[in-house]
Amino acid sequence: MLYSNYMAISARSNGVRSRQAIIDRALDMFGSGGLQAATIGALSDALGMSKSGVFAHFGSKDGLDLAAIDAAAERFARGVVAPAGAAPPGIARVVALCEGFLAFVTPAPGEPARLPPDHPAFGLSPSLAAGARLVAWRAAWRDALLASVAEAIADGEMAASSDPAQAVFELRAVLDAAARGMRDEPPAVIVTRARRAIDRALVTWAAA
Amino acid sequence: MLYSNYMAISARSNGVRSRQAIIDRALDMFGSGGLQAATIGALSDALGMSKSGVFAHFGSKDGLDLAAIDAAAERFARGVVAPAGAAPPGIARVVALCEGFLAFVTPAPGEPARLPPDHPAFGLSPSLAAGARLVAWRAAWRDALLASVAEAIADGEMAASSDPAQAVFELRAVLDAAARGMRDEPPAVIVTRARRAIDRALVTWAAA
DNA sequence: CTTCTAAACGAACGTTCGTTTATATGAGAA
DNA sequence: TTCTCATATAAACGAACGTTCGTTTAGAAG
Repeated sequence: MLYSNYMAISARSNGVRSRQAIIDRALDMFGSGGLQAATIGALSDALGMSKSGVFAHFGSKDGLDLAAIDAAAERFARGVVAPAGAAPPGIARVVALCEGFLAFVTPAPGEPARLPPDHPAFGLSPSLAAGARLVAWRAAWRDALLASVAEAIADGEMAASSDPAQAVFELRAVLDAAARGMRDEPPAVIVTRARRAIDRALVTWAAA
Repeated sequence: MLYSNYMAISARSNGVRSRQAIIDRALDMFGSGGLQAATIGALSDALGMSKSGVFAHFGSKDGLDLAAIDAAAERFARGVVAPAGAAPPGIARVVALCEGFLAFVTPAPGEPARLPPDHPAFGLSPSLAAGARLVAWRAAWRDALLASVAEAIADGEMAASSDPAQAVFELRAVLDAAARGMRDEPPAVIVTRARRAIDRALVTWAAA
């Protein structure tokens, strides 16, 4: 009851709501400090609740990390991969995935940055379980890109001589560099650079 | 992770030798677990000496981190940047820098991987001092690439319309992706992909 | 042999982490 | 009302961290 006037979580609020609030806050902390920064004590302080209260929702720090990573992956799937599925197969869908990625990692004014699969905050996760989730997430993202490139080749929009794996390697290189560069340079500059790099690559691979 | 093939520190060995052995081992641990993994206790265990013995060489954990980062930066400068200076200015030097980088991050059989400036192990450093060193290291590396590209443009080997900053962005994107990809795929595959990406980029930028 | 000194040791310190236990509170069902 | 379960709390725990301190060791210098 100590902080009752300022509590983000009311004393007897809905449990699932508290859980979501904790996960959201944890993801914010991941962004600036990595997995290890989102400490249970720091989270409880930020949310105005007790350590054990936060802890009880997940049973372990590993559980919290997994829940947060899963939440990030679901946001990414919902905000990037799924919308791109509405674009017509071919280069348009490849571009939609890339543009979705760039929009996703561009921090909205006032809001903290959202985390893509290869964000350095996930650098080398101390937990085996968390590491496995990250590997799965990255694989899903790579496969989504790979499928879109394969479609573009099958449709004849990209040269049949193109190596899909090579294309995905280069696209991911640019996108990850963009996500990383957001810290050092204005997002608009980074997005422009990434777009130019992707355009140049796509032109090179375009069917004759 | 086995570190047993390293020499233990004998009770009365030379002091500077011990210091170097500690730094080497710390860099190995950085590679698989980040800065936080190279704990003083873990280092002392791995080296068969006491925590305080390790500690005394650096005065603080921060001092150890700084010494290790500086050692990594110096290896990088000696193994990548300096040799490229022997290549003739122009595209040859750009290529030399990229090839040097790829060789540097390719793990030699039996030996642990060496760390480039943007290695995820340096993800988000907890210490302010260590973070500053990393920023400086990354800036030095970017500037070396930038200077080589500017030379290539000045020499007329790259199109005058090329944007050096854009070129450096793309080169670093590929090189960092290669360094990161070494964990998941055979180094030979990654190096081939990186070379193809760089070649394609250089051809695009070549003067007409 | 004695003296000095760098190097490493070993035992503690305070802090913070994740975790456990036992307890209180409130909302809804009976 | 009373019972019950989900929710949150306070207090403590062991382990690991970086750090400090006094002591011991082994070679160098005299």
